[in-house]
Amino acid sequence: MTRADLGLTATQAPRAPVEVQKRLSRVGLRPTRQRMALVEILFAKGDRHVTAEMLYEEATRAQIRVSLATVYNTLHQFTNAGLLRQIAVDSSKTYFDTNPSFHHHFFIEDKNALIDIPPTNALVGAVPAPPEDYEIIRIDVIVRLRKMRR
Amino acid sequence: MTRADLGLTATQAPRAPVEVQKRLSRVGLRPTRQRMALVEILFAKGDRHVTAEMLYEEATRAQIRVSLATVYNTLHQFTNAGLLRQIAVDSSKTYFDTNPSFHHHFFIEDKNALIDIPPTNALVGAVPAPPEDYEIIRIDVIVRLRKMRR
DNA sequence: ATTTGTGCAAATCGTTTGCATCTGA
DNA sequence: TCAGATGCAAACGATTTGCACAAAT
Repeated sequence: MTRADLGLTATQAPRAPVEVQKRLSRVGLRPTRQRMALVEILFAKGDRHVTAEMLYEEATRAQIRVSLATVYNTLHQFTNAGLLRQIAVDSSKTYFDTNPSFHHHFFIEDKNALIDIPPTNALVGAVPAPPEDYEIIRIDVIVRLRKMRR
Repeated sequence: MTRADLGLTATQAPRAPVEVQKRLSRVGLRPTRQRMALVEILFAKGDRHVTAEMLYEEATRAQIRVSLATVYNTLHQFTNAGLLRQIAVDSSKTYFDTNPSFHHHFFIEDKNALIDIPPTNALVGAVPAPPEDYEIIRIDVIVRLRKMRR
């Protein structure tokens, strides 16, 4: 299941509610009130990097009645459906990227902020051969940053 | 504070207890019974990737009386001293690498195992310019692997 | 003697789970 | 109707913390 299957390109947000509804059904997820609302929030304003807590608070602020447990469920379902990508920056919070296509990240340590690195920057060079009988699922690159002290 | 400051090269294990003792003092850590023992375990058999729990169990098995809290403390102190490097693979356990020099990792997802990628493999190509006023602390690369289904 | 480290248990925090209730097809 | 989704609270697991006691300088 890929994002393309949903008829979405990397930076394209779903349009009318009816469209969102169809797309959710297509990946086998019922277009419930909560899921529709979360899709709107996640994909309305371009690429984002959110935690469950962030999304939950944003939904709540937007008058959407949804539980934190459902936010967690939904984030994982969307990830499995290829709509989101999970990013491991440290061992505390888990971040979800609304752009699941191949690209890497800057991580600003003192602000806990993730920034996309444009895929034009050919960061990854020669990929080493994996051990026998193993195949590469994904390559994660995180460039950790610190504010320059001058 | 670097590993070199301690008189250790990447793959060199500390030798006699007296040596270990001096090295700990040099980085401002008192050579206590627990810390000495943990140094022995960590650096005795080449490069390793351990979690706090793993190190705690190994120490316990080796008849070393140490608490889990002290293992956590020690791992962080050693990391700050440049003896270890922290690796973020997912949002559950934190791994510590006994080789803090520049290199990357394979991560076998279904076994939760980390493997060093030899630094000879020039994985990282062009590094993108960080945003204004930020400098690069470190670049983490994790190549995620799955057992090949044939 | 003073500072620093250790151990234990309790506290924290992100995340998951069990289960009763609700909702969409 | 009824499988699937949601919400709540409890459970969980890794990590941290507070504090009394012990050990190192």
